[in-house]
Amino acid sequence: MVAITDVAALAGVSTATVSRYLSGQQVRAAERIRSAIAELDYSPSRTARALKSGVTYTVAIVVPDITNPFFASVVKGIESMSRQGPYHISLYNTDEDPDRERQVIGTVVSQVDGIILAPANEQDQTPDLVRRAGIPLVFLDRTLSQGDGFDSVLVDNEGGGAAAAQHLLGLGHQRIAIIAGPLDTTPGRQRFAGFTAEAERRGVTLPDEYRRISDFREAGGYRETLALLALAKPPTAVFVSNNEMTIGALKALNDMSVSVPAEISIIGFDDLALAALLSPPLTVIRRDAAEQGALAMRLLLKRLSGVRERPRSITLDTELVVRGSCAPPRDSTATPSHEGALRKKGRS
Amino acid sequence: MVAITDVAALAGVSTATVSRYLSGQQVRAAERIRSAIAELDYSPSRTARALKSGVTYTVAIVVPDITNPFFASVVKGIESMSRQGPYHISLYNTDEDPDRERQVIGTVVSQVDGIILAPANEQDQTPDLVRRAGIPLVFLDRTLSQGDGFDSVLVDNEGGGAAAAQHLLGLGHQRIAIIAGPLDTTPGRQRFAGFTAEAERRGVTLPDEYRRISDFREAGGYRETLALLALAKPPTAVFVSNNEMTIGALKALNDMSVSVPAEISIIGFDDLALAALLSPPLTVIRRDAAEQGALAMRLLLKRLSGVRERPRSITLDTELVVRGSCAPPRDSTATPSHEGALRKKGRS
DNA sequence: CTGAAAGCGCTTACAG
DNA sequence: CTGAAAGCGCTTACAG
Repeated sequence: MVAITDVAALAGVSTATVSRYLSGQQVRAAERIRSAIAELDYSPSRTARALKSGVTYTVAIVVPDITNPFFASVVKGIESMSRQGPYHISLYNTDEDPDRERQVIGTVVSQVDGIILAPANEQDQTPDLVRRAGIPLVFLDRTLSQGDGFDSVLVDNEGGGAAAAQHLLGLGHQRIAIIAGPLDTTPGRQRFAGFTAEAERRGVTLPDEYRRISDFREAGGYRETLALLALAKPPTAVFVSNNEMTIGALKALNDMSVSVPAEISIIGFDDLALAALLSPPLTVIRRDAAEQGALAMRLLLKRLSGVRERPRSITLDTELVVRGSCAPPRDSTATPSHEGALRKKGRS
Repeated sequence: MVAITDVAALAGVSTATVSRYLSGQQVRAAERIRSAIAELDYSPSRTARALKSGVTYTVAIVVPDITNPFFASVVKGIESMSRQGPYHISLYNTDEDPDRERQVIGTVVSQVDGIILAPANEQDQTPDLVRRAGIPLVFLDRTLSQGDGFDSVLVDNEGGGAAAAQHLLGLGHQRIAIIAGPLDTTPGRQRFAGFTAEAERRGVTLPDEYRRISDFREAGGYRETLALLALAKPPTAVFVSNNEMTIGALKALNDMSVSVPAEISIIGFDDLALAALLSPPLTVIRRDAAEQGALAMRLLLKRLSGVRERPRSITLDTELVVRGSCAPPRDSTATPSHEGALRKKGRS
């Protein structure tokens, strides 16, 4: 390994001067140093720098589930933005487990310059650890009840939930249900709130059995959909509040031979690669995951560059993508608004 | 930050003794050191260790596209296996770009203990860099022409390609096409070879216009499918050799209102979350991505623990998952084998 | 602008 | 088994 002493020797200066050159200061022997570095193919040791100055040039990304396409896209966005700076990315997958998360944050907090975190739930005590360590943290997609003092990049979950409710109510549905994520997560809570509040505003109160609180996982979506179908009065439409649960819900409907949208309408949160190819194509609330990741990284880079402004919270918009999985309820006597007519039937 | 000197002082021993205790050696003051560590909540600085002994406890994962669900699952498998050891994961996304890959490997090679790499193509010169650095590397899913001397975890691509050909030929298809990945990647080359060789063996030679070499991306699959459909004599069945291209192919068939499997049969490589919910459900060649990642990490951990055996290459099996997207050709006069009858129609 | 020197937190021969 | 000491590759006051 070639070290700074080698460069200094070749250039005929002290290591201090080489170090200064490296940090962009004016030095007399700049040209000699430059060529020495080139000749030796020298690159400074990140480790030594880290030990001396506490800067590790590493950023930790902590997500609940990397196989969820949303988080995969988020990570891609973060990774591509990270090339703007000298930072490397350490990836941690918590499997939605708060214990694992605490453990990760605990070990990572002294070994990275910053953290991007999508916490497993809102009760986590991680901010204390991070605050004590004095490094910047950006919340991604999810915050904590005590998350004040940190940047965050969220999504207008309430707006998305409300848009889903509006769409279904606009088609004439009265018996609308929600399969929500855990209410102790930001998106679980907010999508639930947005959906039910909008329904309420339009005079529809969801009965308790139409409010299914699940776990953001495929199996949960499957289970809750079966439960809804087993009701004496099943809903005529359902909003499933994340992609994994939507897959489970679709499988349940498929297994029970319930036809969509004739017997039940379904709208998901987060788009899926094949959503447009399903029969019928799946109507969803969409947002830009890669952009969300890139923005989080940008906020973090700004903090890392030393900016000391007050914490910022960015909220991205959602978008209703009307495809074919929602239609007026079969036994509807109400006149559906025009909105529901925007359907495109898919085949493959 | 609490350092080893603090622990030594509190325990009344030298830092050398604490260091020995930490590395599992017998020391007299073990109990005093243990409680000092507990009281101070001490954890050794990875950075200082790295500088002193060259061990970084970091492993680099370099993949072409983290948003490809295959690689997302691979990374999950690696991550969960990494908890077996003290290693952290640095993630790099190359976007299938050999230049970016070379750059990543170049900077990473002196800063990590080992590398898991899925190279962008087989001509890469990265092994030289890595060999010079003397750190272990495990090829994942893809190797290099000059990849000798390194461990690898691959998949029986030829077997998978052959199984696809067998399935289609067994149904009575003669006009079978392939949309392959780049022939300078391991899976691109091997799936192509396995498919065409098996067809050949059964007396079917693919004409040039049925051999479409593409790029493993959705747009490529879309484009090549359109090209196949535009032929004077389009194929009656097509094998699409990765998941992203399969999505593109399905979109093209959908857009052109070509009905599957009546007008054309399609079989993909790699399963998709919604594959079983399509109409018809998609027949695919499947393999276990998370397992592949976990195995790669296990091989790497073994090398990192100092094992010096000769390089190992593990090849995982593939599995034909028959769903509903393949059927005998419409104008077939041949008697299809029983194989093609295993169909299950899906709805949603 | 420059160099000598100290020091970041560890590990490891070396001598006892 | 143990401690004093050197050193990993840098950065940064300090003095010139």
